[in-house]
Amino acid sequence: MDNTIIEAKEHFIQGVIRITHFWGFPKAMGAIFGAVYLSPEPVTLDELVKQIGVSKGAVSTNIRNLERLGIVHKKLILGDRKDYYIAETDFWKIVKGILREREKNEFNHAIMSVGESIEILEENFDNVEDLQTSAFYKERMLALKQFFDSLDNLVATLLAIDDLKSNMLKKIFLKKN
Amino acid sequence: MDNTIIEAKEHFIQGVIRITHFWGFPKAMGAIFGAVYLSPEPVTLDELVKQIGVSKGAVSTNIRNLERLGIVHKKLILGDRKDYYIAETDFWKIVKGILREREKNEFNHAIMSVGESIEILEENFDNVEDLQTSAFYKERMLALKQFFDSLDNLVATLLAIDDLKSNMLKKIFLKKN
DNA sequence: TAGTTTGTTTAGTTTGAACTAAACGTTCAG
DNA sequence: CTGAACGTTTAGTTCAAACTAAACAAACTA
Repeated sequence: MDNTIIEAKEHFIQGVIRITHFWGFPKAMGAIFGAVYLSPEPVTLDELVKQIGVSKGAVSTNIRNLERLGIVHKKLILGDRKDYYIAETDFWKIVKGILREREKNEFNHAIMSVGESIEILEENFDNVEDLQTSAFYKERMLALKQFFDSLDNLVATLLAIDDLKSNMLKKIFLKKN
Repeated sequence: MDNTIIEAKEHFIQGVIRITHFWGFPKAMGAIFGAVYLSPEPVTLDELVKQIGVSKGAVSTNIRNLERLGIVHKKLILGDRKDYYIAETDFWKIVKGILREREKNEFNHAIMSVGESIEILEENFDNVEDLQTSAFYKERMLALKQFFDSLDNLVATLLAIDDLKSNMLKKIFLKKN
């Protein structure tokens, strides 16, 4: 391959690695996505191992996570036991996928956790000596809970709008997205 | 203090720690914010050391970052050499602060990085042998750049709207936010 | 059936961020 | 000026997450 093309590719992938790392994802994950994204043809696991020089195990686990988030897609070819991967090119969809995942996991936990803290105060309301502090805590906790609920709503709305939009388009154009 | 209040506080702080950690911030940072947020009075550094049991150095560095992001505020009291801290209670403002920070740092770097990759391809356009691959790379890189630009715009708009709103409110109600 | 080719899992290692302990610099009081 | 009370910085340590190497499992081939 041309040196220019190789250089451009590597510089690009370095950039992707940096972003993904910054947002708390493993560096290898970024490298893998970069490589898949810049591949004109579907890529295999071993191809990725060769291209970016990390172990097979690392590619296996990372690409599984990428797929779970909808950032890459598996493409199976008949009569071929290899898994081929292609990149999702709709970045808003990628963002949506990540939001949905985080929503599902940590976000609800956070909301619950705050709710539980409030409950602890409420359940033992009678036994509390320091009423003023108790009231203050409850007020602050409720404020945070309210914020979480708003955020939750916001994200849910964004996801819903997007789904709705894509469903409408499907109906209108009779076309898969 | 009541056991109930202590329990509620600790449960709450555990929740905050988990969220902050999940979003890629140090755990101590979450604990510190939690403690400041649940304090009816401004808190000192040494008070935090005592309350959450991390070293003075850790509290010092973490609270500095919290302040930089606008998540807590320093409050100086006349004739007292201690620094007192209070929590920002407007969570949308907190989000705004974090967005602004990330915007400033990594986000622009990412946009630039992709731009540079495209430039590498364009500058050496004449020397490139594999025109098809070059064109494909350019297309994909441009697509990502476009997405980043949109995102950049979106964030900038959100920040601007919020500033505008708060300025308008200030003018209308002659009240500090 | 044994032997390949593939992806996954596991045990152990590496790495880097976040922490601790302690030295340090300032500022103030006496 | 000396010592105490602060917050900050630094050198070194800890720990969890991510990686490697290699064993493994599954699916096909001959």
